[in-house]
Amino acid sequence: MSKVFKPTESELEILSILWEKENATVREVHEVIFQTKEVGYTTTLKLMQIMHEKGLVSRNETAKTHIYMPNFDKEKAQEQYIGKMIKTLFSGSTSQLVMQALGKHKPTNADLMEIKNLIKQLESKG
Amino acid sequence: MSKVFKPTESELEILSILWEKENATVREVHEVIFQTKEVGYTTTLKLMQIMHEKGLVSRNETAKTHIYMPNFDKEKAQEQYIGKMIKTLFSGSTSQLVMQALGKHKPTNADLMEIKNLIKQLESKG
DNA sequence: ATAGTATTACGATTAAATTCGTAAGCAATC
DNA sequence: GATTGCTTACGAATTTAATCGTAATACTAT
Repeated sequence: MSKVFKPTESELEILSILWEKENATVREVHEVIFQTKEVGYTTTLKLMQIMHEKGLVSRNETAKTHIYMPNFDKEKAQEQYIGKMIKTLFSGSTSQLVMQALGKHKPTNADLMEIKNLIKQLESKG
Repeated sequence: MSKVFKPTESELEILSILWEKENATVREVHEVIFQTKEVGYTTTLKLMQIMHEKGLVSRNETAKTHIYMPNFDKEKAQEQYIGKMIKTLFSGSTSQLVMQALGKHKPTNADLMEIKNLIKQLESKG
């Protein structure tokens, strides 16, 4: 029944840092956030504590300085956000999303190659 | 300098209905929302009034029953949300987003055709 | 051990989003 | 012209998110 996963803006930002780093302390997370946003250390701390209460992250408390790690797959989040986006912004059309993405954010040639291969696979299965 | 466009969840839902219908009354919007969310009429009304104050929508007030229309392009929103998503959920990789979208939400064969054509275009320009 | 530093915990405040009740206006109908 | 029904306007309450100050605790190095 896979719990609905609905992090806030700030929570998503923190999660994306944790996904990137696999795991991290509050300080490490805060340092990344602080580069783009002048916010106090305790704010980041509090957010991560709340995320822990909510079950969004788990943490290793053996050392004084806790180590946090994400409790959900990045893939799960990706899937959910893409689904929602297709629904509310692309009238339910996946291809519209893909076209818009490719049009506005052009990938490298190698990437295009990969995408072409995936399409071939999908076609052969169709 | 194109104003930053950051509707809330509810506002985005309303906008997507307005984009779909071109324009609509509060009642019409509310009826769509009500199908999935048991919320009072005045709640929807208030939200749309606030959106009007913010300039997210405009409205024709000549008749007693106002007619609302979106004040921003759907495309603008699409671009912005895609960009943000690529950044926070796909480590900046457009092709990852595209692959995930195609993999999980398979488009029709006609859609695949369209996408292939777009890729050809991009390659020839490369 | 003492001083200095970094960490967590916790509470409180602020800010923003959401929700709804009530009143007032207008139009149609009885 | 009273009643009913739908509309907007407005204010207020509630909920949720974000921010930060302060205190307690542990660690480090003198």
